[in-house]
Amino acid sequence: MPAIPDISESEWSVMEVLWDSAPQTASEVTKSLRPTMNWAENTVRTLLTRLVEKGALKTGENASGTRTFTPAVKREACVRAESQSFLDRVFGGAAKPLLVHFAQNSKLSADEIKELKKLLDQQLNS
Amino acid sequence: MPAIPDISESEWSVMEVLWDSAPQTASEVTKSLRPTMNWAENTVRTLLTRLVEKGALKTGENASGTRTFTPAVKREACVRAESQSFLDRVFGGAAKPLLVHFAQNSKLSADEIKELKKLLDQQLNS
DNA sequence: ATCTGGCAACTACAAATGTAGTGAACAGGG
DNA sequence: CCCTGTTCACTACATTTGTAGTTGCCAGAT
Repeated sequence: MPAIPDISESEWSVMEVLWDSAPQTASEVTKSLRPTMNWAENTVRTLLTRLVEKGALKTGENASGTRTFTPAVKREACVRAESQSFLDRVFGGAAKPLLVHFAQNSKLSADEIKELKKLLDQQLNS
Repeated sequence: MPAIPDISESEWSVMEVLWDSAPQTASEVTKSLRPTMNWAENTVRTLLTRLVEKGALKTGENASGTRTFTPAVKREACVRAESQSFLDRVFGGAAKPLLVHFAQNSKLSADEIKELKKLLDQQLNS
């Protein structure tokens, strides 16, 4: 596995689009982002280029010869990396306080709570 | 309340020291950090100054007239802000997937799991 | 009165980030 | 065949962050 590159906040939005559907050309990505981030196409292109340099994306070509972008790292792996760094930074690496924090500060539905409890039970018996 | 300022990773270490015990002078903070981060005193001073500019710290004076630093924002509030931004960025604002992620990827002790379950139960009846 | 060590205030400077603009090149419409 | 819009590859530039160095000043030790 390639080491997970550091992905900045803006870059993360770009990755999301591509994790959602790939490959896409620069202008497709721009269009996908348009509703949320109102970025100039060149801004998106810059982010794409940087992500390629970082090894987070690889490029290809579509039928009409236009360059396309595809994630080179799995979303799950990036989430794990980001999560770990967040856990360390803000909660000193202790997962329980983090879980307590989010369990308390989020309005979870009864169903979600049940699912989480079930998940915790599985952890117990393993 | 002052809006919570953006606190970078290095700055966060400094804040931790002061949340832990305040007020402290610049050299005291440096000493407290010495074991973990091996920063030059000037580095710490720069971070302190930036944190004051950002409104995260306020200054005072100790008995001998040396400048001291004290948090101007509560740790809890900063944790909340950071957590929210992390939640939005990495989990698209959805708390459940985040909780699932950390519940699965952390090695929690049986006790911790029980505590969490209890906490979730309380959420259910409220 | 002088030297010295600590503290404060500035200044430095490269890398990363956010956010584009410019110019060249190519391809399809007229 | 030429203009025009799309794509690409560079360049731009202010901020933020990480990590100090430099200099001036003051108070206490000699």
